[in-house]
Amino acid sequence: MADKPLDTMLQWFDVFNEIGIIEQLSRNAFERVLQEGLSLAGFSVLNHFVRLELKSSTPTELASAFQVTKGAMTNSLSRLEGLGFVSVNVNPKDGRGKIIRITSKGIKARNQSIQAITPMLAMIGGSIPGKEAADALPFLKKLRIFLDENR
Amino acid sequence: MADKPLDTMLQWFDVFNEIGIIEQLSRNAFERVLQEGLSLAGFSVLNHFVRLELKSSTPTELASAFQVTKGAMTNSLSRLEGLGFVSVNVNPKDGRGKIIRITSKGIKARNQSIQAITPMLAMIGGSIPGKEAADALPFLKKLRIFLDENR
DNA sequence: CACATATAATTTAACGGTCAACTATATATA
DNA sequence: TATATATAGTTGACCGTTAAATTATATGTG
Repeated sequence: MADKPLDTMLQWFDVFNEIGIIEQLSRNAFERVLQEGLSLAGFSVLNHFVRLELKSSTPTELASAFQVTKGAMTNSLSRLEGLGFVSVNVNPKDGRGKIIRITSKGIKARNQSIQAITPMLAMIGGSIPGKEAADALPFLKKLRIFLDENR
Repeated sequence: MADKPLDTMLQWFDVFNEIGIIEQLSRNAFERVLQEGLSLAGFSVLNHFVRLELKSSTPTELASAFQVTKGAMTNSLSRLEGLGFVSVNVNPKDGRGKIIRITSKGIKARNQSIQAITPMLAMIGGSIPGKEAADALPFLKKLRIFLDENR
């Protein structure tokens, strides 16, 4: 059997196409159940603090953790600060830097968001076996790492 | 062994997180190699016309094909029209509708884009076995369909 | 036929993202 | 110490997206 480079290429196209659509649809689904003012980007930051039990972080660290530019993180953090979900302080040890902390209000908002999201994930889990997700996850991680390392 | 609903939920979280990052990174990688002025959204529309050998389509049809709002498609199409890659005409049979056609310039731009993108896909294919993509694709399709049907 | 309703497309406001230019502060080095 | 370079963060221009309001045209029905 001969190689089929074209087919293989088209297949990768399909993968990115599906991923693009899933990203859009899932972002919308998440944001529909999140409380007023909290976007998926904002929730992700709050969840990051809680999951990793972070006392504090910096805009640069957060931008790197989420693979977005510092400019994007500046925006997300100002919205979160406006909502009272994080505090922003100048780093006393380094005048260039800022120190970001989640507030108790932010922790509450994160927990409430998890509650709001759970039914949706349960629905998905009821329709698609968790094993299939588990099987796909290593591939997704590999693809993400490749794209990250080769950008 | 007891069920682990929390773990399962977190796993779905991971899936959406990886997909979100892949979407960002791959969009940027694609747009870096596309010619000046042509975005991934624009290329996708051109590619859609060529792949399906469409003589014509409408903004609503295209919006539905790409799962975006008509407003989003209005924007994409005006940029493509500005670049001379599609033509836009009022439907003579229905004064509300428009008829979109790809131009010969648009076809050239699409083919050139494919050429530009190929090395990137080849690189990915050189690093991640095509079989893994093939194995993940049904899962991605299933997830996309679920989200589409339940929005 | 007139009016209500449905459909096609556009527009506007808001958000998230990139990239590039910019400001401010640290740090390294000649 | 003075200057060059590196780093942290912000800003502005632009693109793509959604949601909702708006305009224009078709269509169904009493």
